[in-house]
Amino acid sequence: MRKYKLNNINKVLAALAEQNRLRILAALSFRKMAVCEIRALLKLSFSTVSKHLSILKEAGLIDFEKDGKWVIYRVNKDFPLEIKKILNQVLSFISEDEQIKEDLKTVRSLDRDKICSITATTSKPIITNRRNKP
Amino acid sequence: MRKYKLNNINKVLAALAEQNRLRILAALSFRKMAVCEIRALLKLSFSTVSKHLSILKEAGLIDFEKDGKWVIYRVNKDFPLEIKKILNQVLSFISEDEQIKEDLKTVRSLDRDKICSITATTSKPIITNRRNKP
DNA sequence: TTCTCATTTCGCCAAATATCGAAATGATAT
DNA sequence: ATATCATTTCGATATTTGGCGAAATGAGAA
Repeated sequence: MRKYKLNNINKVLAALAEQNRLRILAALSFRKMAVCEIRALLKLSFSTVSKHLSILKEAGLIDFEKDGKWVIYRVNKDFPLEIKKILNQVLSFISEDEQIKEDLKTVRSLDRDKICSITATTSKPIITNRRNKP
Repeated sequence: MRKYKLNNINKVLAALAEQNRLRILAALSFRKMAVCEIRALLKLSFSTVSKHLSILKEAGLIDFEKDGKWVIYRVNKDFPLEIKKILNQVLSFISEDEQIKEDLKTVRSLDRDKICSITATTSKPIITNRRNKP
């Protein structure tokens, strides 16, 4: 337990240090979303989105609820105040980013039933992406 | 310039998402230090320490001044308020970590002239490290 | 100018990470 | 009980990253 605090914050910072995960957090801070919606937003494969979600969840930043056949992810409201402050600071900083603004518009217009039924029969991403470059 | 903000914060978060770099920042937030002192603190090779410092510098978190033959790194006081808030939040969070507390004691007792002259003839680390495990 | 020596850069390796497609899972609806 | 289908897990691959030692750099001292 020697490095508890350092490890703890490190997990959170590592989870935050990836653009697609920041996009997910920004979107979820606007409203809770099903995995298939997040996938439609990011245009990544289900497996990749699922991995990102598990990293965010392990860091304690998000959790989920079930709704019928969907798993709905949402920002975890119940974690240490210090972490919450960092998250809010990061979110407020990126809220002015063009990509994030565009994402929010997209999220507003996403129709869960349509999005998920169109693409549900394949695990392929809508567009094939390689890793994001800075 | 489309992703400016996102990239910007991403660089900062990536710089913060590593334990040795957090230790460096915590130490530098206590006092400015020469590279050889930081190396003595972390017990890593010069080349590794130098790499970490350049990552922190690229992210805008630290800068340096020259003092005779030494390069003295210090926390950059002159960067956006939002980033400063995040950094301070992170630093205050880890300030309770045992490793960080121990580091601060070490920093207090480090004698720049002694530390640097003892080890200056070799680029070897004091102890050989593999990557930190969480 | 030349020597010294703190620091950086380079080239390499091993470990970690982001991504994919395919297969497994598991819960709802039939 | 079975079929469906959203999600997760697995295995593979490419890229990135942290680490080292050795060589290059560059600034102060002689």
